[in-house]
Amino acid sequence: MEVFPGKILIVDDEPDIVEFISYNLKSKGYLIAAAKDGVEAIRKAKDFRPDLILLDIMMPNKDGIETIRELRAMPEFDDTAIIFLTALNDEKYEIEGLKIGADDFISKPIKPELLATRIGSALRRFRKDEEQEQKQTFGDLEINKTKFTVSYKGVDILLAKKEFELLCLLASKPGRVFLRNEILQRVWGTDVIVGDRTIDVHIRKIRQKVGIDLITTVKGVGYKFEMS
Amino acid sequence: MEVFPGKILIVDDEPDIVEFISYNLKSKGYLIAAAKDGVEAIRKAKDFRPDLILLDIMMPNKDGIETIRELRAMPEFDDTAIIFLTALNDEKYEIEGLKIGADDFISKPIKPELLATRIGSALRRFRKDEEQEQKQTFGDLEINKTKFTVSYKGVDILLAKKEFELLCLLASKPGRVFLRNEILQRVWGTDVIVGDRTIDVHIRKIRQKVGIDLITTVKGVGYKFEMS
DNA sequence: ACGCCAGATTACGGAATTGTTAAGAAGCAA
DNA sequence: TTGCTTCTTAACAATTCCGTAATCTGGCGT
Repeated sequence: MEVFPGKILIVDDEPDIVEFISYNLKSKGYLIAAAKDGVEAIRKAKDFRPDLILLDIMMPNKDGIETIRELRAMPEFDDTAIIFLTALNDEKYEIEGLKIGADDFISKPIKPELLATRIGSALRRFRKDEEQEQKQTFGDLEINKTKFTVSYKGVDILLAKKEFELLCLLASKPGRVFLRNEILQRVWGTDVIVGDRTIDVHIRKIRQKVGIDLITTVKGVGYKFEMS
Repeated sequence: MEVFPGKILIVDDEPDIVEFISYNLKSKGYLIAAAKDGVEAIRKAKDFRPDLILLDIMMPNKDGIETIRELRAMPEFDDTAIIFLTALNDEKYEIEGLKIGADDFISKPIKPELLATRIGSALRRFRKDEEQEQKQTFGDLEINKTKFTVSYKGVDILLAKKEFELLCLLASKPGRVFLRNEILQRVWGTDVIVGDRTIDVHIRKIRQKVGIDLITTVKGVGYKFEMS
C-alpha cells in the first residue's frame, strides 16, 4: 500500500502562503514543490512534473494568466491540473482563467478543508489516465511517456530527451502540421532561443534512429507526424 | 503462553485512561506503549512500531485528526491499525476520522470487553496482509520487503537501508521512470536536502552489489528499474 | 542552366549530466 | 570509547547531449 496522493507545485510570491499550503498538503502525504513566480514555476514544473499546480494570479515577473498560457501550450502539461489562487473579488480573472485552461480556482484567504477537497476532486478528474501508463501506439510504433521509451516492432529505440519530447509533440496530433515556431515554443519554451537549424538536426536524429519515415517535412511550413 | 497478540500504542492525555486501558490490555498479553499527545505519539510510533494505535481525538499539542493524517502519510504505518477514542456524541469526528484512515472507533467511557473485541478484530483484519511476506520477484531477482532482503539466483545480497529503499521505490513500478526529484522526496523525505550526487552514489552501490543491470539511467530525467 | 531557398546532413566543441572514487561525517553496537 | 557500517559530500573523469556552423541536396522560378 504505497499509494501516494500526488505531486503538487505551489506558485505564489508570498512565502507565508506557500509555507501554509505546503504544510497542510505535506501532512496529507502530497509531495510538494514551490515557486515564487511564473518563470520559476515553469522551470520547476518541467523538472518536478507535478500532477497539479496551485497558481497565484498576481505575481511579479510573470503573472498567473501568462504562466498558465505557456504551460498549456506545452504538451507535457496536458494532463496536469491547474488551480488558480485568487484574492477575493477577482472574478474577472476567474472567468479568463477558466477560459484558458484552469480547472478550478480558490479564493484567498484559503481554508485548509476547502483546499484539500478541491485538490482531491481536481486530481480525481485527471487521475484516471494517469494511473495507467501513458502510451500511444501507431501501427508498429509505440510511444510510452511513463517509461520514456519508443519502440518499433517491439524493439526499443533509445531517444535523447529533446528528441523524445519533439516526437511526443508531433505524435500528439498525427497528421497535423506543426509550425517551426510552434515547435520551438512548445519543446524549448518561450525564453530559450535557439537557431533554426536546431530543429532539423533533432528531426534528423529521430528519423535516423527510428529508421522509418514517420515525420514528413512540409516545406516552408513545418513538420508533421504521419505513419506511411 | 501462546504467541503474543501484538503491540499497542495508547495515545491519550489523561493518565487515568491510559492506565486503565494499559492494565486491561497487558493482562491479555499485549505489549503496551503510551503517549500523551500527538507529537509524542508520532515519535513513539516510529520507535515502537505498534501493530495498533489507540488514538484519542481531543488532545493538546496535536489533535487526533491531525495525528492520524501524519501517520497515514508515512508509508511505514500503512499496515498499522488505528482506532479512535471519542467522547460520546462526537459523531462528526467519527466520520472524518474514518475518511482519513481510522479503522474503527470506540466511544468513552470504555468498556473492557468491547475494547478487547474491537482490538482483536482490527488486528485480525490487518494481520493477514502482514502474515504473508511482501515480496516481489523479477526473473532471478527477489525483493522481500518484510525481511529487508534482496537475493539474486537464491544468493542473498546485503543492501544498506537507503539502498534498499531506493531499490524498492524503483521496483514498485518496473519500467516507469522516476524523476530524480521524486526519488529524493520519496526516499529521503520532503525536508531533507541532500546533494545531487547522493542518488548516483547509491544507485552505483546497488548496481555494484547486485551485479546485473537492473537500473537504467534516463539522462536528464531520472532512473528506472528494468530487467534486461 | 543558373541562382536561390528551405531543408538535410555532417562534424565538432561546449555544456550539462552522470559515473566513480575516496575521504570524512554521522550513526550504531559492543 | 572503539571499531564498525552507512551516508553524504566533493572532486574529478567519463559520457552524452545539444546547438551551431559549414557544407550539401533537390526543387523551383527565371
